[in-house]
Amino acid sequence: MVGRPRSEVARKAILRAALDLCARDGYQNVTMKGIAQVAGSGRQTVYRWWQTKAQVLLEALTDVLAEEVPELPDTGDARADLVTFLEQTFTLARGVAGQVVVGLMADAQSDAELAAELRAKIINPRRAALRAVLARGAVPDDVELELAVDLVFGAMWYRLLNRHAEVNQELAEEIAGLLARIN
Amino acid sequence: MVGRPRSEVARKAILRAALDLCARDGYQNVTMKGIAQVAGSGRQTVYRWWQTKAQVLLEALTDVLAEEVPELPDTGDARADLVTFLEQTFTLARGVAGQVVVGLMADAQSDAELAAELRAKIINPRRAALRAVLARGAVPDDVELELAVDLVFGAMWYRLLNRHAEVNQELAEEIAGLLARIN
Amino acid sequence: MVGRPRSEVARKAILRAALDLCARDGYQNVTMKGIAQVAGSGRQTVYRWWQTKAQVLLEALTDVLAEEVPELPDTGDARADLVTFLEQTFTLARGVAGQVVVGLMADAQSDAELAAELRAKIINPRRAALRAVLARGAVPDDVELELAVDLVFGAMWYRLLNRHAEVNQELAEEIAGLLARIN
Amino acid sequence: MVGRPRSEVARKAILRAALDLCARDGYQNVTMKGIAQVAGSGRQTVYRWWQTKAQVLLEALTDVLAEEVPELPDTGDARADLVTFLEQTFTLARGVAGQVVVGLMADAQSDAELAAELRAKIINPRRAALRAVLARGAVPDDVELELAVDLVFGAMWYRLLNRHAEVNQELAEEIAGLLARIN
DNA sequence: CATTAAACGAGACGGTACGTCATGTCTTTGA
DNA sequence: TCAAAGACATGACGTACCGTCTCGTTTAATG
Repeated sequence: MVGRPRSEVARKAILRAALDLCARDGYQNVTMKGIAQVAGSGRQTVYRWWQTKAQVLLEALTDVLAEEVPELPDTGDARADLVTFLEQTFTLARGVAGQVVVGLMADAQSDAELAAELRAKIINPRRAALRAVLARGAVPDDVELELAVDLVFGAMWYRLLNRHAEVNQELAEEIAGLLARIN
Repeated sequence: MVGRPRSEVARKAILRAALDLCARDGYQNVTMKGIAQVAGSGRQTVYRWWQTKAQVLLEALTDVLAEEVPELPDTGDARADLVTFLEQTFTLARGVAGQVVVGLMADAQSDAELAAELRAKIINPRRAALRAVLARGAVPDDVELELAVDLVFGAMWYRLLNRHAEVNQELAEEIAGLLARIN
Repeated sequence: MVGRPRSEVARKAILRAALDLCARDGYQNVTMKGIAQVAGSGRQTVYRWWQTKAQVLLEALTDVLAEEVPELPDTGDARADLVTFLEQTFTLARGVAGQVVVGLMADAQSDAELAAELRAKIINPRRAALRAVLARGAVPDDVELELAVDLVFGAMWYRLLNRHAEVNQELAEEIAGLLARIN
Repeated sequence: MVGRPRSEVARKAILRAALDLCARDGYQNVTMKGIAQVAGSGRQTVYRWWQTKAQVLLEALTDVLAEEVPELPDTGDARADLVTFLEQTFTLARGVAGQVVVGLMADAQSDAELAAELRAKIINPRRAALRAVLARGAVPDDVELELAVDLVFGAMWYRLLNRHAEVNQELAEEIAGLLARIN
């Protein structure tokens, strides 16, 4: 026998509520209780499918990215493609997705399981994408791509976290320009 | 009457306890209650001088760095100096100081005041130091130094947070090598 | 059309489970969820036929008593008959039936409907039986029988609840002895 | 060092709230959460001093009885004293105290510790008092007093629980009358 | 027989009380 | 007047059971 099937309505409402609360109150101030309340669902329904608010937001983020992440640009101009890719990434990072992923990264510092999931579902795919773009000629062939990825996304993360500067098109162009100067 | 003066003993015990707990349980699991308990002080004594655990740990970190941060290397060999500087920085980052600063950065995402203090007391001094080292010839003169700093420290932060790779001497050398290839 | 008829198997399993759980965990710790689980039935099947665990246990108790309650003794010796009747009653009260009826009485304190059903199905029939036994000469004719019933069953209930003394043959004989001294 | 002393205000408010809620909603519907809320105290403050609502109400009841229980009557007329004593007892039993003690007795069925406390603090003192009154001549000297106490208070408890008749002066007089007929 | 409608098991749903924990404030005694 | 101790009001935590609601699966009486 099967029992009542999971309510897709409730699932969507919970993910939606989690994102809304994150946008409204900031990641740290989101609570499981608040998510359930705003979603109009019972607390147990949230806990039945996710262990922590981080799990909820990770799934919410995954869903959002699945919809919003664009195709890799491939115009033949390596440098222009890199700028396009970065600006697309930065646009996402400036929105709720950025807030969520920064919060998740913060929580992941004290939750190894979350850290692994975050890397597997969010971080590594983006790293692979950047690596692919870089490999098309944005840096010389003999440059260690992992290092280049660390430098480029590192700069983005650093600015997202520390907020000492914007993560915008200007940054994308400066990075592409500097990488192009490597001989 | 002037009252009883602030107890330096209590202050030290609290900062020490905060660092110990951070090393033992991780930043997120440190609590004000726990700090007071381990320090053998009253809860109110902690709150009298600091508002949050972040403030406590920020002061503890500041004290630690004041003791442990070495002089800027200046041997005349710009690239070697950069490697030395980075390795010194990375060594600190791999220890408790790294754990603390990552936790503080996480908390700072939802606490603007803490973010400002963190930048002023910890982040910006290190940025200035790296900038100084870079300015001695590790990169061409016309490279925007702020960008270079973002890329270098960004890579460090990215690895500290995401833990996909070590923050060690190899990284220092790879970074210095890549910067040296910019023409 | 009539649909599937009620399953007698499920009904028996549920009443059995309710009694077993009451014996194992005590009345207060019995839950509807637990009853359904132990009975191997769905929760809705329990709720379809009974509103509360009290209703379930009341029916279970009624079934048990229907099987186990013996005939009224009638040997001609009024005092001996009273002792026999009391000892039969006390034996039931010392078993699961006692535990159940005490629990039901407790619940009935905050459930008037249950209280009425409990009186109608369990309490009053036993009162009538005791009254009949007493009326055969165990007390003088001019003694108010309702009062005598209250005193005798009251003592039983008091001991069942408060557990300051056993509800056993000795009690039966002492009661009969004292009633016999009323002139 | 000693710390902040227990707040007598909070203690009184909690006991008061427990009694009020018991009177308003019935014993079974009283919750720890509700008590704290009505008392205007924190939930932890209740749990700090009492483990269960039964403990709270037991202490509340003890306090009430300490104030309201009158002296034992001793006029020289044994039967009149018994009636007076019973009517005083019944008056208490008809009020909130009766509701509380019945609820406590119900809970005590599944909580041995509570049962012991209830006997020690409430039940046994009243038994001793009734015994003293009976010993002054309300029953013949050779009647087993424990049994007489069981019959008299048993009748009261039976009526309190089962509500098939009032617990009033008429009952007091009938009981005294019947006891007087024992030869 | 095939139809059909209600009972069945399973289990998810929105609620709510549970007992615990950390928060930041307060109120004592003692130094 | 500060320090320790610890009680205070508050509110989130994760769990348990409540009573209701879907599901897909029996199971008999009816057409």
